[in-house]
Amino acid sequence: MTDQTDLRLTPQRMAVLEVLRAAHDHPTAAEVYEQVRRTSPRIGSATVYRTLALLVSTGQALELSLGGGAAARYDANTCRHDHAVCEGCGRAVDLDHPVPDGMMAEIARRSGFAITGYDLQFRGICPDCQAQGAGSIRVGGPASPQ
Amino acid sequence: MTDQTDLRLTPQRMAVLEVLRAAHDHPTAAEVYEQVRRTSPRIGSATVYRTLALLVSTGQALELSLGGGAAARYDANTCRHDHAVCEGCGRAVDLDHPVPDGMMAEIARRSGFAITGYDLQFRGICPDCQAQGAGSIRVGGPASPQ
DNA sequence: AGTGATACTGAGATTCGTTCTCAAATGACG
DNA sequence: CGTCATTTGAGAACGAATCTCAGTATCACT
Ligand SMILES: [Zn+2]
Ligand SMILES: [Zn+2]
Ligand SMILES: [Zn+2]
Ligand SMILES: [Zn+2]
Repeated sequence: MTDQTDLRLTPQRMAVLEVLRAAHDHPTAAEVYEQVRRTSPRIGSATVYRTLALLVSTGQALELSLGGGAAARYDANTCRHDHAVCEGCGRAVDLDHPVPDGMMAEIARRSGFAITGYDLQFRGICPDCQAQGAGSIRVGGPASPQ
Repeated sequence: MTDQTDLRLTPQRMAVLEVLRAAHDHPTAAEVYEQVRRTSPRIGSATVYRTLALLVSTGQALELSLGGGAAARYDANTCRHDHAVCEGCGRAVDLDHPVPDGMMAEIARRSGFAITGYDLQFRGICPDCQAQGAGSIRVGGPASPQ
């Protein structure tokens, strides 16, 4: 778990961070790996997974679990924001929405929890999928669990 | 995906539903399996997984993805409700909270999505874990991913 | 440069939750 | 009963994520 000791900024880590920063579509670890490979063909998947975990633990990326058995997705946009997930194509778009203030305090009071944060995602059908698959959802069917 | 045809209420399915109804702690599929085994030792895990998926698809149970790489959890309480998940012990407690009305409409308007629902979970430390692990979280460390 | 300590990498094996496969069992109904 | 569709269970297969470990890179100090 890499203590708070050294922490080197290696070419591999830079490559991963670069790819993640460039991607605005909440890629999975596998997708990041795929992409990083194009510029660093010798990188291993373990390194990508390790680096993503490192970025998350140092607050430079967010890990999203967008429901279902879907793989975790990563987001270089570390400002608090929520997502709308399309049940047709699996895409997730960012939402910038005012969070009901006082809600967390209320939850904390009622549950006795020390609330540290929350995750909110909306489910629905994106405009694209509404347009084409008017009747039959999940035509091209990504978004499928494992 | 089991058309809308027959759909039998077999002893196995009854057993799974019974266990899920009796459990109020959002068990994972593996935990349901474990439990069902006590009364139906010959049941297979595939049947449990299939039945849980069936219950979810017929609206008799909810499937929760409480973040991280944790396994899916199931909930026989199908009334809309949210959860507070303890980052110490992994437990999830039910929350009955008034959902900010008009929020979904607003999200729908801004994103163009046809919103069908949402998932909201709060993260925090439960009263128990606050009491004992005052300083060091995740001592006994369940809640760990796969 | 040389030396040792420490951090990092990558290939492949491993883990583990979940789904798939398919032959056998079950149940509905005439 | 006989037929036919559904369901079951054992085990194989799958896939995401993690672990192992020998080899490599980088650092600190000489
Ligand atoms: Zn879509
Ligand atoms: Zn985002
Ligand atoms: Zn706890
Ligand atoms: Zn619940």
